[in-house]
Amino acid sequence: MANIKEIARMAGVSVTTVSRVLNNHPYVSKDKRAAVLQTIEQLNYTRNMNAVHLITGRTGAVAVILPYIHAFYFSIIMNGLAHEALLSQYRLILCQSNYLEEEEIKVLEMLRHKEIDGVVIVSTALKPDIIEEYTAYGPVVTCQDSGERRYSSVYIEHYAAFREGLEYLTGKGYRSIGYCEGRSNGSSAVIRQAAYREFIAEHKLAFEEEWMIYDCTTEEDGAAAAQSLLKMPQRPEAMIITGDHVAAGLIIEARRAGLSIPGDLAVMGFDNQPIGRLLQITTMDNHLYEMGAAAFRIIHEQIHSERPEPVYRKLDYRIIERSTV
Amino acid sequence: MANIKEIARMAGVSVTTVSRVLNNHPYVSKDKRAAVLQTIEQLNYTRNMNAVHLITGRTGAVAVILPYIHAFYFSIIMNGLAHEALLSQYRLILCQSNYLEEEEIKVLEMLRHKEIDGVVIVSTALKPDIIEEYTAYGPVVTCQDSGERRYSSVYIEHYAAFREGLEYLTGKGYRSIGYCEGRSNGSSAVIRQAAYREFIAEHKLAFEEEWMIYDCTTEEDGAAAAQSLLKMPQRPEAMIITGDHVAAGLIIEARRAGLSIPGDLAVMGFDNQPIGRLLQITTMDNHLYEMGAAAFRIIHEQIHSERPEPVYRKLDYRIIERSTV
DNA sequence: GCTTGCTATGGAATCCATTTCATACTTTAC
DNA sequence: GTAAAGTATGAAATGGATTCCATAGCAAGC
Repeated sequence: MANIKEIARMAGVSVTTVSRVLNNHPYVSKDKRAAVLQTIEQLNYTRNMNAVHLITGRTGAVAVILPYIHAFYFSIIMNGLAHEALLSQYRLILCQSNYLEEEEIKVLEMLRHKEIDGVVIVSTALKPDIIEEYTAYGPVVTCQDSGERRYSSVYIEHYAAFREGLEYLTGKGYRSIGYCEGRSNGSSAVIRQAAYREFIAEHKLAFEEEWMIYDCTTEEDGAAAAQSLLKMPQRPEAMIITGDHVAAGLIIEARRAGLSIPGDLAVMGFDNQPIGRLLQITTMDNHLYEMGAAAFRIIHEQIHSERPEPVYRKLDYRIIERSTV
Repeated sequence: MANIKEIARMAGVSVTTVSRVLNNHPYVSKDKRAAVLQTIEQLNYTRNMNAVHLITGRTGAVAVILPYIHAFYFSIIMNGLAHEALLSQYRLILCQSNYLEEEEIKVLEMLRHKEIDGVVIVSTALKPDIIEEYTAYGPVVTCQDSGERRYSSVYIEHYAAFREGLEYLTGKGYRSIGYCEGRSNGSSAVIRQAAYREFIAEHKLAFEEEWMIYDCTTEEDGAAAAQSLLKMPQRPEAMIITGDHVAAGLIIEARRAGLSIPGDLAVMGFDNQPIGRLLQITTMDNHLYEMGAAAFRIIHEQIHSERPEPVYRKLDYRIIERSTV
């Protein structure tokens, strides 16, 4: 395959001039530019981008760390990221970590190896201290609230959002509220648990330990949760559920068992997913697309800034009132 | 940042020896290896992978072209791809094209620029001839049946699979069958339409043009389709629907309107999605995860083979009988 | 004792583009 | 008329690795 040297030789100019043509530098005469372009055409030449990356120290790529893509929550954030990346002519390298620290570190190492210009961490199993070490090699943005670290974050205030959900439910008169959560030890799950317990205590609401149901990540987990509820001697009047698809599973199963929603059981979901719209689930919209988009915009800005300062961007959220509460 | 030359100087060896240590070449004495490793540790050295990519002509990355990731169909294929990529220590570059030819070409150009080692095209708007041009620069695998082209493919026989679905329905006694499809001009959609029309004609089944409903890609499109069905003077006894989430929308809406499924309307879905399992939708499992996994395995093999021959891998499919037919 | 063959090591070429620096010719400005 | 600014061009240094080739010591084989 032809290289820049050969083009230069054939077009009768210097390598520098060819490079100038390739990069649209103004100081090239019309004739020479034309000669170079013709030779390029003739030899079907293109740059070897690896050489460009080597000498410029930039790759035009950003890696994204998330556990798995086949989950609405992550795929929507990814969608926001991808859309902005497209606009900025950046490439995204997708790394499904499955929460394996080893894999996540491997991605951060890519930053050190100069294979990528930045890293967006959508969700991680890594400790903030480890992530911080890598900020020496390039910008990092997380989609989790990590406090004021040496890397940026775009996050939802899970504590406040969850409280607002609970307040909405109590405002509607419900005095006993259950809770379905995903991974029990996830960083946002821990925050929500605290919000839940504190709110219950403050408002002296009814509470049973079994009303907190963990590891609900699929529609079927929601259906299983409904089954558990049906077997309980004391059932809560309302459920708050992180993820509309889980809420959907619970609602469908509960209805199948003859419960009326919200009459016998009120349900509030999270994430404003399409399935939630279909089932008219009252939900907390936490602007996931915007989260991804904002994360990319921040990392893009930081890549192009001389001395990037970490940014901490808080996203807003809002309740979408439909008919399951 | 330190480079290999500096390491060599500090460790008192040649650059070649450092490279040998880095690449685990056997012909390095114990002492020198130790000295090199210690210097590397001391200077916190890592290779600049761009230099490695330049000289080796490999990048260890494969690009994936798909229209959007926030759709079950694509996210599951991506999951299969990602899982295999992880096993092979390969990186995936995700390109959401939104079916913009311009963006898709850009990705193929990356192959020409040597930025990636291969391309997996999950779904595309490009003509096969254009894709074929790029096979000169590296291996390409599609997840569509493109016939015997100069690039590989992993595909489902949509014609046969769809026919089998129709046969299943007629086997159950249904004599009038409607049809919900996604993008009407999608490559697999076109094949299914043919299968549908031909099957109807062959078996002399009842048919109304309005029983073919297009552009059903979301749950809500399914719900809208249910509304259309309800308004029809002549309603089919069964519906065959490409995508369980669309089928779910249709079922939920139809039940809401008082129809009994399958009594008043039988529904057969596609893709074996979680929501389908929850609603007990009879569906056609077309092994999407396996499709992604196989696509990666093929491209990986071709990257490492001297003279890769295109491979055409046909996947099987099977009906999962549940309770909506 | 001499030929092979293996281990160990380094020099130099190679991959391919960008960019700095040096040079020289034109304009423009005062 | 001369200094300053702008245009046009190329040589050479640079980024940072891998790998071919040459050399040499040493053990085994006959």
